Amino acid sequence: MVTQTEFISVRLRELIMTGEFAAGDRMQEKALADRLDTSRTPVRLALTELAKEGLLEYKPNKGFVVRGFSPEHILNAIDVREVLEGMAARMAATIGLSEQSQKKLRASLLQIDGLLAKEEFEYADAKMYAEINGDFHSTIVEAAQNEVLVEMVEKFDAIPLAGSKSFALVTTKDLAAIHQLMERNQQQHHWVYNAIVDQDPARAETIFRQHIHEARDVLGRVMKDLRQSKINTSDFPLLRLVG
Amino acid sequence: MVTQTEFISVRLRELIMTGEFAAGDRMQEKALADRLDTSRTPVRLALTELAKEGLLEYKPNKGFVVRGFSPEHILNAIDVREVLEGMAARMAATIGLSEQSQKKLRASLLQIDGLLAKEEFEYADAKMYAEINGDFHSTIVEAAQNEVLVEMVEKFDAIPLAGSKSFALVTTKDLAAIHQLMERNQQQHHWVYNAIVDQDPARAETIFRQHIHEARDVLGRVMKDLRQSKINTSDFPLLRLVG
DNA sequence: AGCGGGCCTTTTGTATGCAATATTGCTCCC
DNA sequence: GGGAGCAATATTGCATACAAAAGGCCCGCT
Repeated sequence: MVTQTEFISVRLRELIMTGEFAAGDRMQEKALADRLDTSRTPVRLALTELAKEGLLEYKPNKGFVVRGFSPEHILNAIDVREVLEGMAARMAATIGLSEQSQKKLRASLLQIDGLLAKEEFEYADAKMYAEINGDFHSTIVEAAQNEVLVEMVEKFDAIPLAGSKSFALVTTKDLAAIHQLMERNQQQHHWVYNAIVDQDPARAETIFRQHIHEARDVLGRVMKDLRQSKINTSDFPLLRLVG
Repeated sequence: MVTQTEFISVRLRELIMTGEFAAGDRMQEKALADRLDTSRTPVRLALTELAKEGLLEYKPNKGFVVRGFSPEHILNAIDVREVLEGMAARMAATIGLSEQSQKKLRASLLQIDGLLAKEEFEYADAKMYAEINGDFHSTIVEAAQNEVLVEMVEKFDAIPLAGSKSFALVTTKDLAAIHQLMERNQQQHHWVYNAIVDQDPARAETIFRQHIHEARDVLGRVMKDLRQSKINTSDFPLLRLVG
């Protein structure tokens, strides 16, 4: 172990991002310290970090509260992500891919092709898809060779459902629908990969933006269902942060 | 005053952003606590915040160190800002300006017109220009009505020279050159304002991107001079964070 | 019953002591 | 003279005590 504070910070982030707490819940220092078997000092430092990340709100003399993310906020975030990742794809295509990036992207493509080709597509596969999807997107962003861009895009991971790791995880339990969505997405992954390898910046940007835009639309529909109480948040605890 | 920690946080940010400390300097808790007449606890909390903002680096068991920003990093940041503010201008033109935003923008335009028309253009006027310039840009970003976009753009203020408030402050002491640059910039301000009012998204985006791109180029030349030691950092203390 | 004021409890904000880790400077050896 | 090893010192990490503020509760008043 390195320091208590770092550990607590990770632990609390996990607890929040898995929906252990709902939007608006107070994060009381003493209670958390007891629960995580430490003292208030590292808890307070960790809470300060999480607040800066945007996961919590802080009011002087009142403490920290779990932040709620409105559907509009999440969709706004994805609009911004579309622009930034579009830029990344364009830059990556302009610069050209390093051998290593190319390998990583091809590996992600192959893994997802494999998942989608499986006889029995399971919920665990959908989760795996989301993870590999995140890798694919991150690799493209890194290929743009702009550290600031990388940092900015990473901030979306602190907004529930806004990052590229969250894809499709909460849409439905209808595996066939999820599978179909992923087919379409994977097609776009291949296209953007080809555009980047061909060093066609305009096409790479257009495809990647469209790719993210479609995901945004899907999520928009999901959140509409959520508003109409068609989704049970005990099935998808993360949604407790939306409201 | 509300809390000690908030006050210390603001105070430390000021000290760093005015170049009181140079890149690589250690921020020792005890020393800072003594200097700011408080204890280590609020100092540590404030340092944690500043590290999250990207102004400091933290190493476990070693503490906080003032971050250095390479010229490449700063230029990368402005590349990203160009894309984001371009998006803002486009969205603002798409949505249309509220009465209030329109008023604010016109006020900024008038103020800068006034500054530039002065008989004797002084260094203080250049500083004033930078401030109003920042207002103008902020207003456009807010007019896009995307909270996430606003938050992201604000993060550039934590990177020296990368935000819209920093413009032209450190290029030179040649007032005539600064004045000429500002004339050009102000022209673009008028153009982008007209494009937004005309609800011409494509033109608004193009102009605003070009506007920021030119500022980037100017800054690139400044930092080249800095590398060649043509600029004295005691004239421009902020540059001590570049390295 | 509803409202307001003051006391008591709970929680946050700050200071400080102690333990653990890093840094400095010294000595001794080569 | 230079470097390895070790002791002394300084600094960070954590726990805790106390102060200050917020929140709740009870009681009395209208």
